[in-house]
Amino acid sequence: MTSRKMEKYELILNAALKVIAENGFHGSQISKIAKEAGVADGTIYLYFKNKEDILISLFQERLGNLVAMFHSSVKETNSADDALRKVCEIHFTELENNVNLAYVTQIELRQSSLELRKAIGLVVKPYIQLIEHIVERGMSEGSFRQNLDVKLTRLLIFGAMDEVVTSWLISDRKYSLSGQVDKTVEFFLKGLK
Amino acid sequence: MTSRKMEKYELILNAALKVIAENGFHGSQISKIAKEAGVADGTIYLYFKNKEDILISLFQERLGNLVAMFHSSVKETNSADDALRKVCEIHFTELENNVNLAYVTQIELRQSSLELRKAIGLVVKPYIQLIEHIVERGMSEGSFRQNLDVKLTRLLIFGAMDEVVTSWLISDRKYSLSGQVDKTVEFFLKGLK
Amino acid sequence: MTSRKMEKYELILNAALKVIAENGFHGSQISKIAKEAGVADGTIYLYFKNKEDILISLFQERLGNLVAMFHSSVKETNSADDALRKVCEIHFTELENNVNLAYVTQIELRQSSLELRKAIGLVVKPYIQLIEHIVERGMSEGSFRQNLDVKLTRLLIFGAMDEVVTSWLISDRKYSLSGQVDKTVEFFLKGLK
Amino acid sequence: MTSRKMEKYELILNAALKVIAENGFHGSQISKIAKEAGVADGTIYLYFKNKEDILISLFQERLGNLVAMFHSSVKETNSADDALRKVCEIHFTELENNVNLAYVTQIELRQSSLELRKAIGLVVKPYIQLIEHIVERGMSEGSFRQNLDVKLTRLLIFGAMDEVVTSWLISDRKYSLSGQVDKTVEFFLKGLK
DNA sequence: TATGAATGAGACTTCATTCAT
DNA sequence: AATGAATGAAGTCTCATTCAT
Repeated sequence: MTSRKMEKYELILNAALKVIAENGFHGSQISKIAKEAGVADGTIYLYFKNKEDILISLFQERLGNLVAMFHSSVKETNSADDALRKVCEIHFTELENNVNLAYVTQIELRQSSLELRKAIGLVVKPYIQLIEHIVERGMSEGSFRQNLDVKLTRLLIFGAMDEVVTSWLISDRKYSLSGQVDKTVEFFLKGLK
Repeated sequence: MTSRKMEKYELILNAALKVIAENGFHGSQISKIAKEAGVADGTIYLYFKNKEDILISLFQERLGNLVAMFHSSVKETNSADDALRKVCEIHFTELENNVNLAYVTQIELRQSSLELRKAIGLVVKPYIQLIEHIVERGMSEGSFRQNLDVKLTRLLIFGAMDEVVTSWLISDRKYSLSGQVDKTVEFFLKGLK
Repeated sequence: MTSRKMEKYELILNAALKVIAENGFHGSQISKIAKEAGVADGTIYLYFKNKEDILISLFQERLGNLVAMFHSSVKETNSADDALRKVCEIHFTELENNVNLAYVTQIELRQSSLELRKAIGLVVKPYIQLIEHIVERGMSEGSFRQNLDVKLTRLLIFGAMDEVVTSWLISDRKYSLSGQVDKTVEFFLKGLK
Repeated sequence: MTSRKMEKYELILNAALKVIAENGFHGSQISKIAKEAGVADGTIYLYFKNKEDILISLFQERLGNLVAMFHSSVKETNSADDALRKVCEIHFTELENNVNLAYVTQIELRQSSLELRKAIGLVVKPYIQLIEHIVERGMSEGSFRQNLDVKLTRLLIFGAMDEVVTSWLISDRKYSLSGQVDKTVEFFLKGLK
């Protein structure tokens, strides 16, 4: 894609994020996204195959960035404990700082078609694998229990964090999400040892 | 409601469960549910206000039963440890034995309108509160840490279990869900102590 | 019909009049009329062929009475002038005293099917013919112009009165309808002479 | 609206007029109107908010024109007598020349929802006011009686003409409507003097 | 005579996508 | 590359009427 193409591509994704956050998944028609982006309806289809493609791309672009951030941050940690804390910290902090993104990914995009949710799964998978690697790292470092089931444990950790974020959003963010990191990580680490 | 009325009411709910499990949320038209139930389309509306009402009722009836089962089982336990184990056991076992219900509640009904998801929230809330009570019980019994944040902890536990079920479904149930109880509870109990 | 049959027949017609007056033509379902009458939906069909038949019967019974009243009153008049005044007086007074009937016949039943409106026409026709006879009587008595077109004139007179009633209803009956008799008749009589 | 937009707007209104005249109000589905107009069903909704909006627009466009015609014609008259004659002449002649319009407005659209009838009232009101002004003009010119009730009189005149048109339509237009002008106006003028 | 649960046809409207300009 | 007018499929719900009891 040329730089010019990229610009409009990003323009549309930003518009989609805003429109979905403001109107909900079912209230977000292509025409609304086009209007917000300042382009014609038809133009959308020069950059995206169909509506679903916009949503998948939104997920991939925005959460893909997040996953990359997770990876580079984890690399700089000295222990599995630190790594897990770092992951939880980024997870909560980033979503707290990007409420629209949090809202769209946690609440709105979950009410989409099987197709889309499969694509979402592909984006989330590397993140879950990252958590898995941390668990393995902890086990090989000797800081985590040796009898952990890594496949199960990664789900417990991811599911727990995911629910905390969703609950925070539904509660209208009356409290600090990043303020939950310490207690969450403490629960995980004790569970892992 | 008379017994006769109840019969047809249940008939329709059962049909809805089957149809949604087989066709997905978006592929489940009223006409399909009516056909499966062996009644006319209009008959549905003698028992349910609208389509959404069927789904809400499905959730309330079926998961409401589950929550009742949780409550009575928890009462018979001797410790918070036992109670938590019991909850996880029922959660995993019941959904493993009711795959259609699991599939519909974990996967299909989540892609529904805000209205429906609010109603779902009302059904899930008592369950989350039950978990909260167990955490409090453990703290007052002295078997759990005193520095637990009960509101956060209940989310961590519920979210973790919820994710395990969803993941099991998406993996096409290649392994035993109830087989995850011991390791899951071990993770929780260590985290709680 | 037996007397017992008549009772329920009248019961249903009264209920229909009330329900239509309160809920409008489109808001008056058979079930509502049945409820108001205190009978089962199906019972309605023992006394009336279908919904339209209720409305037609309502018109025939209630306005038929009115037309009979017109006839007997007109017989007792001494001149065409008196007869016309009597007709207008009854027309306005009776509808003023039966607002529900006025409302249903002037406003609600006009938004019905062609079939029903034809039946209504049959009920109204004798009334229009009565007016026609009065015009003829006036011409033969020598009190009305000899160049009157009786077919046209009867329409002018009926249409004018009909509009006054409808307008009075739409204005929420802020003024007296019977108070319009004198001025209305004066307009007619001058027009006829 | 651009000229191109106007074209299709008119196209749909014309189609609606024809379809309603041929099939009656209740037999006029959107799909039928779209087919007659040679557009897709959905296209209708680019030009009209909903089905009712088509009917209201039909009334406003077509009868609005008529009212404008009344106004400009009345301005050119020399006396209230002439003005009233002109109004009746246009009323009868125009509807005689636009049978579809007459049929739809006199017969079909009267069986519509309260909403629509309110909108119709708004279109008819200026016409009734025009008649009122003529009555006032005649009184101030000294050619009409001084004891006329203008509010009542305008209704008598409008109602009378309205009934003549409706009756003419129901009689299957076996006679000339415009042929009734002279006798109708004579009746009015005598009644007014 | 009476009931009322069950029936099932029927239509408006939305909105993702296309394509002529 | 961009437009935006046009498309047309698809599904929920109502309610007059029936009929087994």
